[in-house]
Amino acid sequence: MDKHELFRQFVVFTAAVHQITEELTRGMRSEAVTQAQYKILEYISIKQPLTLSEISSCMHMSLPNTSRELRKLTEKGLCQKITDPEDRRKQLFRLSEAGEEMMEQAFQRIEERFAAHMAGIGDRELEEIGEALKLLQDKVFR
Amino acid sequence: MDKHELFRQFVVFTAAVHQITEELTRGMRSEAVTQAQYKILEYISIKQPLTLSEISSCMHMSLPNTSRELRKLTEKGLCQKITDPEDRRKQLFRLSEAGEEMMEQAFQRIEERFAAHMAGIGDRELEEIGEALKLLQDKVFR
DNA sequence: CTTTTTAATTATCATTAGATAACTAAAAGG
DNA sequence: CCTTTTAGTTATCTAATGATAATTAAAAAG
Repeated sequence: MDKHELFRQFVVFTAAVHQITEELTRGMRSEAVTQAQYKILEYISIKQPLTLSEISSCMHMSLPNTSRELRKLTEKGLCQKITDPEDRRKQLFRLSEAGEEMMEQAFQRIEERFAAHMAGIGDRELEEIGEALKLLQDKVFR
Repeated sequence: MDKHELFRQFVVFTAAVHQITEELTRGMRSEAVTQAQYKILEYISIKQPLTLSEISSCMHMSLPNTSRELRKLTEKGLCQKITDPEDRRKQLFRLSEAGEEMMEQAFQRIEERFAAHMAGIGDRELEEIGEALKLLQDKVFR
């Protein structure tokens, strides 16, 4: 197993990961939000609150465009904007209650699909899968 | 390790995979093609030739839009269209020589980044990584 | 205190991508 | 043959995304 061979395997693997996550998440996004907006919600939901600059830089989206999308999400009642009391230039964003609820529901439905996808996998195998995920996370996808 | 716990781990893992592949491929796409067009080229390059319908269905893109993008790629000299002699309704697409060259270069530069990312990983670990990729590919990302 | 820098907003424009209707041509079915 | 189905094309419209310039307000630096 040289690095070149591993790269080939890596390419096939990542393609498969994209494919499966695409299948698991297809159509999950409510019609109320666009793809880009959903990605932002997903990102915020993991680590809240975040400043506009942080969201912009992590999502690789320009500050003006990020501001626009967050404004739309706030108008839709899915996000809340709070001015940082420490530095009043900074605007912190977090999910609103409606936003939390929406993301939780989406997540739950994705988990159901995941469970269906993993049906018939035994305990021993689940253990092995967990180990493999951990290994790759540590050594490759870090 | 129950299924719920595994799902949480799965979510974190797939997010990391997306992040890393995004970093490895960022800016690789020539300015001559859009994101969607690059995805099509990437897909064709793996399995050629493909009919328009096949590309459309695999990329989850409507037939008219797929036709438009393939026309643009053909106009740019990156693809070739061949009418299937068995069934003259079908249009087969493959990369042109210029297309092959472009994708090969992109791939090579991605591999360089990958090598840099994996620098300092020993042979024993490479072996383990290969095993883990294989396991996950078989049991999860299939 | 004035100047500079940082964080975000607003406005505007161009490009990309998605959706739909109408159409053409070849193949398949009867 | 004639009709229906399949495969793809063309045209058109809308919405989403990306890029840039100009502006505002607060904080930091001098």
